[in-house]
Amino acid sequence: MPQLNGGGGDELGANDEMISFKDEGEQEEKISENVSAERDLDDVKSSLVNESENNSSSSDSEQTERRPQPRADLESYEKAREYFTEALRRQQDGGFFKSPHYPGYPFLMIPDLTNPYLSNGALSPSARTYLQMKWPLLDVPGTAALRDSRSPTPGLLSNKVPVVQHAHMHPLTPLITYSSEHFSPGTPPAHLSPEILDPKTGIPRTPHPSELSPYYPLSPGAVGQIPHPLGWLVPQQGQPMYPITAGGFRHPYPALAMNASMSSLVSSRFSPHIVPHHPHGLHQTGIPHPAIVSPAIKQEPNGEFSPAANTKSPVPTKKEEDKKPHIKKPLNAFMLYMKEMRAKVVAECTLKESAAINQILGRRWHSLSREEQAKYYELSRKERQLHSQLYPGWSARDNYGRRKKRKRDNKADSAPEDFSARNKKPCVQYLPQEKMIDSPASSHGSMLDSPATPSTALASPAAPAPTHSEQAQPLSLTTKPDRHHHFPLLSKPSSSSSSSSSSSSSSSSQPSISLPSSSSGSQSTPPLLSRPLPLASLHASLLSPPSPFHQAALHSHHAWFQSQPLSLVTKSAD
DNA sequence: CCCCCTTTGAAGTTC
DNA sequence: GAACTTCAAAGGGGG
Repeated sequence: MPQLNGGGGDELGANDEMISFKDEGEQEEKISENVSAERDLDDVKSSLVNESENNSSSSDSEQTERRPQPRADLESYEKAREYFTEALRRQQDGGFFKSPHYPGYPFLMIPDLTNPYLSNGALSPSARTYLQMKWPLLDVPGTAALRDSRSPTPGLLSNKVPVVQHAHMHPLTPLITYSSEHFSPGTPPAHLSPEILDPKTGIPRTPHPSELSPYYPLSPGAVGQIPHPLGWLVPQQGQPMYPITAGGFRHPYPALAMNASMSSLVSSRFSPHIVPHHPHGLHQTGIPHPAIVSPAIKQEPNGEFSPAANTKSPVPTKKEEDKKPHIKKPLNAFMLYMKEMRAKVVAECTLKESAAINQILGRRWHSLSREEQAKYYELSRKERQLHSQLYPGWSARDNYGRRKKRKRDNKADSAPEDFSARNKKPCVQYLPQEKMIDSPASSHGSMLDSPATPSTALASPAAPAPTHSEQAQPLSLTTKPDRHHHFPLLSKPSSSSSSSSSSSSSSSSQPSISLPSSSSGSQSTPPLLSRPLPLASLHASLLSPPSPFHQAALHSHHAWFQSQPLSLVTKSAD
């Protein structure tokens, strides 16, 4: 796939990916079946999943070019994420289906509002880029500007917000998306628009230089050009959907800085602490970024983050630490999925504990079809790309130590897992033990479909094909004990496993499946290997028959999907 | 108030 | 290069 690899070619990926969605039609069938799998969780929950996924976008268009400059605006990234998330939720809530297609990917770009990654809010053009990358789908042609975004035009720039609003967002994009509710899609804000709207998408974009990569239309630079997003964001309605963080706007356009409403959003959405303006740390604007971790974080001694970019002095003092924005890691595919789906799961179940919910989400994740997962992998890949572009010097290592280390080792020793199951909440009934697996047949085409199948593999390049394997997840929330058993360890013992590993294995058997590679090489390969594959998913699917509910949902979903023009995932390959 | 828990994945570190 | 460790999100639970 496209990945970053060399830069250039990302595009490829894009295409591929997109394609896949097309299949969705087919998927329907599959899906339905898939659905069954989910059932386990509860029937209910499952339905949602599909939707969201469908949405996912990935269009791919990412640009390959990576330009390093951006560091400045980190914020946007996170914000964007959140936006997406919210958007999803909203969509889900409300008209999820309503929106029809992706066609242009309406993404809005969120202004830098939040840069997800950065803690502080600066807005960066790049952020936009980032977003776009994330959601490549955006068609905005004009992207190009990215790089220099900084040079914003004064007027336009605003930064950020490119919001492109579109009525429809890309499914995946949800992240970004705004819900239609909040804004009407169609209407572009007058004020915003000075720029040009993309005919296709309707998204405002700047005139793009040819330079810009198609993929990321909104490049940072472009961003600047874009009319002020906020307008969009902040609908008259008052609620700002998107938290724009002030941070987002860099000084250059202070004026834009979020207005109260926006900020409120932000704050609400984002963690509170973030909000506070930082005296020093934050952007000049002082706008806090949601993502930003405030200084509070315990930091480590050195924290410099992006070395490259930052000017910060090498030795960070505490103060500096504070200042330094904590650039968060880009979210991986699963995390993206979690963000999207968490709300649904929570709504469906009574469980509130994140740990329990996450278990459910983990299961669902496994039950997703390959294509679906591929979407997320693709998104995450793009995020990583963006992130790297935005923060060229950043390394995951920069964040090490911020958090206290947890010591999980114990677990292992201590007890063998208590079956007591810590918590279990209601939702979880499902969990039957499934055992089974996987067969691709599982019906849904979930990932599993065919591991071997070339097409599948291709399908999601990004995706990990692996899923198949997963064997075992116990799924049972309640009983977590299994976990170890099932997955003894595969490679990632990590946290939990530490000791557990001992148990290893039992079942696991297949530690890694090797799919033929789905890896496609590229990029992001999915993980297949090291961890056990998610057989669980398979199990799940097998286990439960699809509930009517699901199916219904699926159908609608599918239908919707079919109608949609777009294609997300790559599957094309075939 | 802060860490734990829990999930998967990516990236880092260690051996 | 395999194995292991951290962190990413999230939010109730518990110390």
